[in-house]
Amino acid sequence: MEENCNEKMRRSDCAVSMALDSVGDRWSLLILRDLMFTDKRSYGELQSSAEKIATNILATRLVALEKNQIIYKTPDPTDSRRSLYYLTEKGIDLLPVVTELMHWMSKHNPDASACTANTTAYKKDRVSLYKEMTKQLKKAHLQHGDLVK
Amino acid sequence: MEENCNEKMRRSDCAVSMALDSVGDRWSLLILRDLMFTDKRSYGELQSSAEKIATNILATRLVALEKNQIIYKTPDPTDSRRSLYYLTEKGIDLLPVVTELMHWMSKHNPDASACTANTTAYKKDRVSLYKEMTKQLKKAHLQHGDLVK
DNA sequence: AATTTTACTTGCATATTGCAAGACAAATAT
DNA sequence: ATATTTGTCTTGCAATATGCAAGTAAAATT
Repeated sequence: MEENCNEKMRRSDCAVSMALDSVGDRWSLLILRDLMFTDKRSYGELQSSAEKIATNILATRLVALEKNQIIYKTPDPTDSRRSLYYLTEKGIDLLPVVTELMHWMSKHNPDASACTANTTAYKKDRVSLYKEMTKQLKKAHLQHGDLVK
Repeated sequence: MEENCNEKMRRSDCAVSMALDSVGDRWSLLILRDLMFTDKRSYGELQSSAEKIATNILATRLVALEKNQIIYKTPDPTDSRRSLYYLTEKGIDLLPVVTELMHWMSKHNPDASACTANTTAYKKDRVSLYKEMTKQLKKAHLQHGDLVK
């Protein structure tokens, strides 16, 4: 009904601030982490992650991420109850942000579990790592033709 | 009084999740942005940024960031009412995260205003840019001897 | 036809954020 | 010396966001 109150106000024109308006909440980057580093694609799979996101929050975050064109959704061809969520190119471009967060925590807290496979490559040449992983993500996520540019 | 309820629960051991437990709120990374890219160091200066952070939120975020050893505070030697906030090495290490957020938004929304000086250097060789900026930040922030290791 | 699975929605409790005002010590002005 | 201003926060309360439990509805499975 009240369809016009959903506009989230932009706090400033600063790029960092605007980025955080899109993904600077408690959950969005965790959803993106799963789409980047696991093969979880459906609602139920995303809900099953270790952090136990509440179902209503997952729903609202997915809508917001889709609205911001960071992810898109398509019906699962093998089960029409399901939707599958994929990263757009814009979403894939957040890979360095998620990766830098991971390595920051990994460096400063030994308890943190990170993708150890990446750690070596990251330390050696992170830009090459990003390029390679981006290539892989594009294979996995951008196969839906005209849905994404 | 109730001093023991302040523990924020860790949602999981995932490095990304733990990083977001520290800086994944609506404001922390904006405060860090100011400490990284401007010479704002006092409470009042940080409050004066474009996003107009509420004074109580600024206070609680500064306490949390200090507790997590991302920033530290010292009394201003020229005005004993003032405290000055500085980045620790751990805080400086978040530079790539903030920078990647900035360039991501900058790439995907032309309205976003970014440090244009950095954009060129970033595109050319971001790792060198990080190294150089880290060096500069250490000059500006780690001059307080034994306060930080 | 009945049951189960999947993707949500709804209602309500709790936590976080936002806004305005106030407190208090130190600096400055008179 | 006294009064005013400045700077760093606190406090109270409203608005929003999150967390939890239960419920709905359609498609798949039995």
